[in-house]
Amino acid sequence: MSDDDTAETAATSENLVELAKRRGYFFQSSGAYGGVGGFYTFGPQGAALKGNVEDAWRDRFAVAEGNMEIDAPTIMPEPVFEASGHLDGFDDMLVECPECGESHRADHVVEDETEYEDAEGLPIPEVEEVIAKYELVCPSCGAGLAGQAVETFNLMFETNIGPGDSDPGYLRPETAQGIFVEFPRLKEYARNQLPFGVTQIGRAYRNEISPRRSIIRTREFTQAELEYFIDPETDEPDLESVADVEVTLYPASEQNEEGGEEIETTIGAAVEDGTLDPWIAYYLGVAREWYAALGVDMDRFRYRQHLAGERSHYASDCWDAEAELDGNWIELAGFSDRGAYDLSKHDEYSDDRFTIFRQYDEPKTVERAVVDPDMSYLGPEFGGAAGDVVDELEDLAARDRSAFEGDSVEIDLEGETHEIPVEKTGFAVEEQTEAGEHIVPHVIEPSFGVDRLVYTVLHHAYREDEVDGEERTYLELEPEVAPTFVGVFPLQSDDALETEANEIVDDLRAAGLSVTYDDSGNIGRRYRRQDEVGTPFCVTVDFETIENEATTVTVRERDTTEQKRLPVEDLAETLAAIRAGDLSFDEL
RNA sequence: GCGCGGAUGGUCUAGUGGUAGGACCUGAGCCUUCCAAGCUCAUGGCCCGGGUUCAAAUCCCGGUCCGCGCACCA
Repeated sequence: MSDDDTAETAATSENLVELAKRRGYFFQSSGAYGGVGGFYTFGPQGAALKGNVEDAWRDRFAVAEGNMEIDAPTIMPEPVFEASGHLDGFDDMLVECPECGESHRADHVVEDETEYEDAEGLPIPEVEEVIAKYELVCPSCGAGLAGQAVETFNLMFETNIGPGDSDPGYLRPETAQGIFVEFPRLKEYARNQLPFGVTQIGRAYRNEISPRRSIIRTREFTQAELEYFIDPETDEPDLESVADVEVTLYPASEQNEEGGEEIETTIGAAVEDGTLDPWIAYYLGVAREWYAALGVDMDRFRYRQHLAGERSHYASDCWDAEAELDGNWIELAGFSDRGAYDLSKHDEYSDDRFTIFRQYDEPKTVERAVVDPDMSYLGPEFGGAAGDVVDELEDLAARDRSAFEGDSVEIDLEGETHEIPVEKTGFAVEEQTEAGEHIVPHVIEPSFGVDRLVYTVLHHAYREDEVDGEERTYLELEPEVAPTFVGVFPLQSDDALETEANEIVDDLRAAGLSVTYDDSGNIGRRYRRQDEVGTPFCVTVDFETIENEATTVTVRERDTTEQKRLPVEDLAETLAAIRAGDLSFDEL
């Protein structure tokens, strides 16, 4: 966004939140019942802005990239989250200090002070015992923690699917799992060809201990996520298209360094010198251009690499997009290399295959030890365990074919050793032709927080200036995201002016523009009203409009308050072109 | 969850142990030929629950919510 000579970027959280409440961007939910922490409602302006941001994201990350968009449920059954690792990860153990009142992660306290390495896996009573036995103390004040209750805190919202409580489900903590869990079907839609991408825009839920800073950290929020599935050995991103994009990077190495600094560079150069992984680099480049077009101030924007201890359980590398608000950096998006983690886990835990068949350039011939057991022998011999015996024989053949060299082969079954005549196993070494192999794709994940972006766009757009000696507050929103694109006013109370203005409203709406009509109070008040919600243009019908044959109206531009007279005839067309970015007000 | 500070019309705020006042906004009207002007009128409020008291929006206790710090953010 360009700096204006007169306008100040004067936003603070306080005056932005006040404006948001007063003008209908967002406000706390359920206020009539005292309010509830961490839940916000987007009002008429906010819902429109958010919708425009989502549309812009969809255009860029789904449509323009040729990716598929899906819409999965927000509730999924427990096994999904057992597989994803969230069920283990969400049970944080907290212990509170009796002296200073601070809460600490009980498992961390134990791990730091004892030889236990994975305290998170221990049952609660055992953790309490360990704390008592080792006489562990509060890391903050040193008071003894023995005897203090260890409590779990549940970061996923739990619910029951159907009547009773036999079938637990959870509200998804990220939209991503809705994509991963449907991978076997999605790969069919992609005709089993890598790479392909799947996007989803939707709600996610985390029962945060402490929601903060209005819509920055809530318990229900909207994510826009892309899961891009690649073959890590063969697929490469289109780096050329983003090589020249300038970015501010804050790599882990600089953060660890005393006096480490952010680096100004280009995507191409950062890949060249090894700072960025090519796939993450590609999306950092695309996203930086996209954020700039939406009105995020690029002087207050950077990409920061996660430190090793900061990464999620699934990520091998992660960069965050961050925006500065009130002197704090907040996370707008995360760009993770999730590797094969998610698909491998679902492959393991579910009945379906989460793999893609990669065909070799040339079919390979391999020698393979196989078994073809004689079931008429194994059946009577082992009864119901015969199936397990077969599995064991197959495993054994694959890992140690020498075991079959004698007259009989030994297998272990539930701790007991059994001898089976080799002739009954059907053991053979065969030559097989393999056309390819099943691989687990790797996942590159750009994950955007929509609510935080809406907040940032508003914050970075907030301006105060003076017009004719009067103070003015306005939002310098990009036309693409502004909730209302144009306001239409009759200059003053007058039937003829109002009739003409209403006709113009109809024309503009027919052209697909978001229009508001206002005939109350004097004209200046109406301009200011639209300025404050960020409406880019206002059209005013005056007496010149209705007195002349070639009817014209004034069109006022929000940021400069400059006005131009334009014919009514092609007003809709002209404004639609501006909205689409094909024309600018200066060119009129 | 802990600590500190808050909570008065839609918004911002004044206020006192005797049940509330302003400003802006909003609506109606007058005026008005382009930037929150002026005049008249109107709508609308003490976060919730207990306690003390003749009387609580005010004092006390508990809760909810907000802000900040700690912790948490998979």
